[in-house]
Amino acid sequence: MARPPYEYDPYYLQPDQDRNLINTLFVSGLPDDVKAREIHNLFRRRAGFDYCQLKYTGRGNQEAPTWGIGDIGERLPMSGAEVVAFATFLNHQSAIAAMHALNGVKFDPQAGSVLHIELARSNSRRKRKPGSGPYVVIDNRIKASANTQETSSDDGDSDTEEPSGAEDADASNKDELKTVKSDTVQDPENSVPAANEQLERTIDEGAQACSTLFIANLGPNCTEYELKQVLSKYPGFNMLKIRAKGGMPVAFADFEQVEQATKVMTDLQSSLLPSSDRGGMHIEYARSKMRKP
DNA sequence: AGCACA
Repeated sequence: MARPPYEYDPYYLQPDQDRNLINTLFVSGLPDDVKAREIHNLFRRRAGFDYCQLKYTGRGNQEAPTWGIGDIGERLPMSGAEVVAFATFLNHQSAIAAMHALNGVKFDPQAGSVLHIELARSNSRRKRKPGSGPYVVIDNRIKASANTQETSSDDGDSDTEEPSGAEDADASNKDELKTVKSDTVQDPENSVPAANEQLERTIDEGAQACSTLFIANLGPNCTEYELKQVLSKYPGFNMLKIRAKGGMPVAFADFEQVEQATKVMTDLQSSLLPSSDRGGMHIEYARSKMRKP
């Protein structure tokens, strides 16, 4: 019975073996006054999230907008330079999961802007420098256009590479006035004023943090024992319940603390069990905490 | 996309 010793180990989120797999998302449909920190807040809770960058493209008003009408027929604000974002994940699977979770979500209820998320054409590569923040701003706007915020000092980093977007929007103005700035890391949690609470509420709707996890996309032969083997390695693990609703099993895993549940969701998102036959587990916060025994 | 247990 020789099988790889790691076969039953938990599958931690690790880089894709295949470097050609895309782990970066291209995000459009953003209001033009969006802040890098808002993009970061949007993705930070998604499992496997690594970092993101906000990019102002140089082309502005004259160009025909790549999209002017949202999926539900509303007009999207199109003024000044376009702003897009790239969100990079630890691997392809978690990028896909985040894309499905957030694509089409209303980013700004007031402006009615709806997020368009697709896989980027190429992966983001960032030189890991100590002290570099969780998000980055790339400003390719023509310099005359009134500089808004994000005017921190340029630390001379020209190594940050932006991936190409799905629309090939910016092939035109390449090295023209590229400025890359690393924002100072400040705790976003404590620096989010009123406006962002609304964002958080909109985005996290149906995904409120909970110390119980909902686990789906399990194989038909998944057993409670098998799943428990993996989950019980994590601190705070309380109990597991499996239920087969109309066929495929789903599971509920309870933890002592929300943070412990979050850690598990992040670590095990999209990972495979020996019984998996349809891709990795899909893990979300449960809608309600598991009741006491 | 699929969220129960009392």
